[in-house]
Amino acid sequence: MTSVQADHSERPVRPDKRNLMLDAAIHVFARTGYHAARVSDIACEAGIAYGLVYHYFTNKEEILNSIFEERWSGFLEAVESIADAKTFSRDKLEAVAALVLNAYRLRPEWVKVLVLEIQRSSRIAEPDQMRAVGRFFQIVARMLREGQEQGELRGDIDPAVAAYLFVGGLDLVITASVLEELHIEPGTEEAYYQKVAHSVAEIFLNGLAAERGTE
Amino acid sequence: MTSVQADHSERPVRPDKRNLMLDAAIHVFARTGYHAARVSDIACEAGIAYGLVYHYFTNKEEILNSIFEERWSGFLEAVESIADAKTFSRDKLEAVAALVLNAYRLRPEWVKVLVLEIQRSSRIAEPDQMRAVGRFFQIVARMLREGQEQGELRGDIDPAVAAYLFVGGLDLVITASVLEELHIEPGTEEAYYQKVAHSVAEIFLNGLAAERGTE
Amino acid sequence: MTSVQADHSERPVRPDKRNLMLDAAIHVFARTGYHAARVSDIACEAGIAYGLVYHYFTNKEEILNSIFEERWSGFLEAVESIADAKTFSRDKLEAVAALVLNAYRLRPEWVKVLVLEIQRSSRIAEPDQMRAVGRFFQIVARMLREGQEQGELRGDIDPAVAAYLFVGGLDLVITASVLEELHIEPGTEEAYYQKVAHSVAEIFLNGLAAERGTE
Amino acid sequence: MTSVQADHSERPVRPDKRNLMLDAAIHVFARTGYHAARVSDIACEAGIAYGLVYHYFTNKEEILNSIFEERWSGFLEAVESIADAKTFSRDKLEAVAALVLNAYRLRPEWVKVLVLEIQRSSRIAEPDQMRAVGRFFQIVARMLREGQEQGELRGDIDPAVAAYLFVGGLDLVITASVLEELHIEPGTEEAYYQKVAHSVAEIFLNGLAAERGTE
DNA sequence: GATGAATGAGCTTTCATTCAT
DNA sequence: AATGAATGAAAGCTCATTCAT
Repeated sequence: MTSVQADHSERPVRPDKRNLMLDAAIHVFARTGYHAARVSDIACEAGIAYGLVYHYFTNKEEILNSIFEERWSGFLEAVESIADAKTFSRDKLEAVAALVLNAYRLRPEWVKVLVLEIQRSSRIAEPDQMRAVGRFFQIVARMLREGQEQGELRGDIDPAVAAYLFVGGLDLVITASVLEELHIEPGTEEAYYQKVAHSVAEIFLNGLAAERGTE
Repeated sequence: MTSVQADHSERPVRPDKRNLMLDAAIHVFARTGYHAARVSDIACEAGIAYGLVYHYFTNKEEILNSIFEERWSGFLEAVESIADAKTFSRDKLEAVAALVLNAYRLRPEWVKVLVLEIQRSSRIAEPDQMRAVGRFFQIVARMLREGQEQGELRGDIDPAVAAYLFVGGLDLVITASVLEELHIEPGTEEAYYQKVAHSVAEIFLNGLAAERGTE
Repeated sequence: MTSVQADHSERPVRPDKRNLMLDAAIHVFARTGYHAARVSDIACEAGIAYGLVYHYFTNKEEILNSIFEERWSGFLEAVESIADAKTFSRDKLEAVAALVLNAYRLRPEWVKVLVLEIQRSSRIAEPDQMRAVGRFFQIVARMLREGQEQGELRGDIDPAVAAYLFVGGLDLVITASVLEELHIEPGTEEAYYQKVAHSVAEIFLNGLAAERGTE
Repeated sequence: MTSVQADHSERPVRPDKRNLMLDAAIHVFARTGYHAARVSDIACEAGIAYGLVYHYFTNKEEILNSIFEERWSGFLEAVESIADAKTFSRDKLEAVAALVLNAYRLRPEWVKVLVLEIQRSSRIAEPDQMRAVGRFFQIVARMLREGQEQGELRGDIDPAVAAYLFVGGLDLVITASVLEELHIEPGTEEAYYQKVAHSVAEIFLNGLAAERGTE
């Protein structure tokens, strides 16, 4: 999902300082939130002097933007490749749901920041990361529109609204996980999220209604 | 949507400074976000002296808590009365969706704060307002579970997950509105949100799949 | 030592509000110190609205000044009557020491404020209460000078210096009591202070040297 | 009088900002008192940005504590070496009196703060500086007790009480100087204080009584 | 007299950012 | 590149004092 540049120094492989700081920032933002996070916290987490932060980023805000841009991009590519695949819409929906939920399972910090700081940061500096987040919506919306065009999905629903519903629904399921509102048996996360991904796709495809044939 | 103190209307019953400040805080929080909002901004917006804020609230955080507690409760009651009604689950779902979307249409500032500051504040001071927000989930989850028990909704989906999906989906639709990602023709908001509410209920009930009978 | 004007209202004898507040202020200043004491604390202790304070005093500082002037005066008169008595200097010294120590025993709060706020307040608003405190020194100094003139006390010591030594010594003995550095058996305070008064007079009269005759 | 960091003298060893601030704080506290002193005053006096204060001290109170701890210790050592000397008690008493009075003459600001803020601060954060101030008493008390044991001082006086008297007496003589109640001819301070030190020792040793042999 | 809501200057403290080394 | 001392704007909060009732 992301590229960690191996650097070429003499001692043990060491991701370059910039990425070190980005990862540190993710941890800190995830722990305390963007606003409460101090630049010195990030530097401390990264094990560097905090003055050095300003060699790599012009200010604190740019750190957040960089997280969105650089960490989000790998994820977006994965979503796009799902959307472009030659499979049924239902499989695509389930795959995207699974991708999102697994991303959380594997990199909870990243997703915490992405999820919990999205709206907030969208006010801080919309253009940059909203472009990134917005692209996720757009991909999903396009995926749904294509499903409609191919006759797999009903055409009487605005794909934009459906996309927001889908993404928002996933978002809140993850938020609930982040906030530990959903009580998941430790060790069973993978199976749990797979089942949830299936449920999500199922709901979005076939709905909650009990008997669809006769309704 | 909500109870609101029967105020400002009949007589110039002093709209009681506390509520004045709460409303001012809602505006300011909606405009700049909780963290970026200065106490002086709130005082200024309310047209009162800065120090007076601290006669009514012990600190800035308590203002946010009070907003959640006092403005959220009327909404919750409305949701509960929908959940308790003797109608079909699909009507309830549509009614809740319409309630939420209309709340936004009528009191966008309130909902902005509720929506945009929920996760953030959930980290600031969980117990109080998460209790309020959490109750919304619980009502919806209960509503869905009862739908399952009555055979109206399929029983193979975890109602908690479905509730998060539903609430989260609505949340993001509103967020999109708030952030003006959905471009709504001015003057047509009411009709638009009604249609969206219908779409939401439709998706959650019958899904996006094109031909359900033959699937 | 002080005048409590009985007022003429219909209900139970009630010291007039002014004295009520002065006493309340003494308690609060003794407990928290002048600077840390809030006007509202004093009002609260007196059981009145804090706005009322400003009907009786122009500001917080005047409260302190009034305490010094009004509570200190009775004490000064007592000191003066000792100084003017037709007894030996040594008896006068012991009597003053006993007066001071007993004042503390009987009205520790008053003395706490007088003692602990003297220097501090002397910087706040010298003229008023330094006049009062200064008068104490002056009386003692005069008393010592008269002792010298009558040949009871040695003439080679500056009476002003001796007066400061005497008053300062008493001051610190009381301070030590206030701060509970001297551990006095409860119930024995009266006897203890009497003994201390005697010691003080003894030291000032005859000194600490073991054998004076042969020195 | 005191150790003081061997500073400012030989080379321009950077007088280390911390001590710069401590000295500035002493001046400001001496001028306006601890409570009235603003952190910005201290920073201004030290010629630094006030934010820097918080790099070296966690808050204003810690500055005062540090003054007591770091500036007081040299003085205490000097007192202790006097107490431990193999001389007569009367010489020790006079030496301590001279030390205290000279300390004031040479470093009036230090002593002003020590003297004028002692009681006040003892309520702010007792443990730390009271330990320091208390040690002064204890040394004097021990000195007097040893004098009693060696038969140089009379044994019928509680050494603790005598120590308080002695220290308190000196304290007030200095306070009087600080407050300029004793009018000392400029240029004659050294002689003056030497004479006062002698008087103090004389009073404490032999008392004020005129004819001791026949009394 | 009596109340306490209202005012706002002023304080301590924080922390993003700069800069000399 | 790297450090962390230095800066100072800005914020939250306190509380003496005023004032309408």
